[in-house]
Amino acid sequence: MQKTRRPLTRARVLQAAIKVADREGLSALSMRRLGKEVGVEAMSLYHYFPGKDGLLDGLAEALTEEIKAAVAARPPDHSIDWKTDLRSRCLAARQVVLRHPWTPALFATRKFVPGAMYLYVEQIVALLVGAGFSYQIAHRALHALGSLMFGFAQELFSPPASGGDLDAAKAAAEFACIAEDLPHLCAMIASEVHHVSETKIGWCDTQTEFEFTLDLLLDGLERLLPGGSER
Amino acid sequence: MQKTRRPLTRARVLQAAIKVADREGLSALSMRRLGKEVGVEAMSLYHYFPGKDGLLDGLAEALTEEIKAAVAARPPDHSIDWKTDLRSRCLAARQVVLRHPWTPALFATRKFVPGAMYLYVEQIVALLVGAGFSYQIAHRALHALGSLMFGFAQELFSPPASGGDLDAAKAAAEFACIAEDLPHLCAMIASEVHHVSETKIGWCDTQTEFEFTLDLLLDGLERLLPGGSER
DNA sequence: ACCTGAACACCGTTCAAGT
DNA sequence: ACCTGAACACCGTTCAAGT
Repeated sequence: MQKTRRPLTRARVLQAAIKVADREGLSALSMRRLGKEVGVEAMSLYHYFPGKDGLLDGLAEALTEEIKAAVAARPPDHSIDWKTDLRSRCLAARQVVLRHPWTPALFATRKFVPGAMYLYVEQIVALLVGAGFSYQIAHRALHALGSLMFGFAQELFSPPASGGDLDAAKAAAEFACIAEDLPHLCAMIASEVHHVSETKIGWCDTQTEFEFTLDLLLDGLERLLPGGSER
Repeated sequence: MQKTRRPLTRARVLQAAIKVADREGLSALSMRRLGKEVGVEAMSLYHYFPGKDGLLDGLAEALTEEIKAAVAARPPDHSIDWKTDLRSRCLAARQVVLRHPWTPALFATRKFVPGAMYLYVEQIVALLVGAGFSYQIAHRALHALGSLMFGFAQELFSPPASGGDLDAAKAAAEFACIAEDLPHLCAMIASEVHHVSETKIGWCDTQTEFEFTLDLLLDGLERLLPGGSER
């Protein structure tokens, strides 16, 4: 069944996994099925991934890379404004998701955001603050667009369900900053952590972000009302 | 292990399934585990559900019912405007999702929208058209809010991936109309089917809805720019 | 280092059998 | 009608063994 006899690679396994998921659905993607796809016993895959869950994490990572590549592959146009730029980024990302319809289901099962997402998001934060947005609005914009693109609910910095507190957020922030060069993202996190500790919000962290997106939508709808505020 | 010895019921099994998913995660919810929870062998569950997939469909249905109930349980206030009404509906629905964090993952794996969702959505359409919105905007508002609430991407009327054409949409429309009393939803579908056949959009149906939501968010963000259009 | 085969515990599902 | 037990094909994962 081996289509190509070049040596097995983490990346090659992930590409095969994408192929299987595209053709037969995410639920058909088993270690044994994937092993067959790359011409190897299922147990051999454990040399490249710590387990099925690790493989799925890698798959989410690969998906994110593909999205990043698709966004970077757009015809460069430095004359466009932030809005059309961000718009075309989202549309390009969506094309990738449409190619792999199981993306939302995969992302929904992952506990953590793929590492490559930080690099992807860095560009968007840079774009937003470059356009004049505050870090706080940039943060909320990220959530608003993230929920549309991938349906997450998932927090970027701090374990979502397992009671991620401020310390965890700080730790994640430091990690992100030393791991790669993410200047804008890093500055945004620092600003937000500071802001949060100041105002001491009692409620869930994501509640604020949720309401922000909700109000963005509701206000936008209101403007479309026949007697609404035209401008 | 049977906690209560009243006769087994579809509803009781579903409640037990919710409990298991809440405590141990959706991935821990197996037929055998669920059987143990209700004090029965796994095979007995096949008398109430056509299979695991059918059980998960039932689970999505039960979740939708819980959301509908939570929305209906809000303190009634007929003096409030459409916007605060819709807002509180969304917040109430979100509370249910927060109680069951596995909801997005479950919905992402379902092929069809739960039947109870139609009744839930009927109320929102009624609210929107009552406020003066056109059926078209109401339809798009549904998608915008739906993507925020549940992350779907999922089409309400027509199989999403399996090439759902206009006939399927019409069939679904008729089904929905005779099945329950959904006057507003029915009128909206009729209006949209007509509109679609008129303009003969060549691209994917959901693309329009996606871009609508995207622009709603981007326009809303633009308004938050320091030098933005205040009003 | 990379891969295998046998083994274990678990899974969804069938079917004939019980009451 | 409702539930069971044995059985089948499949799953993730271990471990000792091969090269």
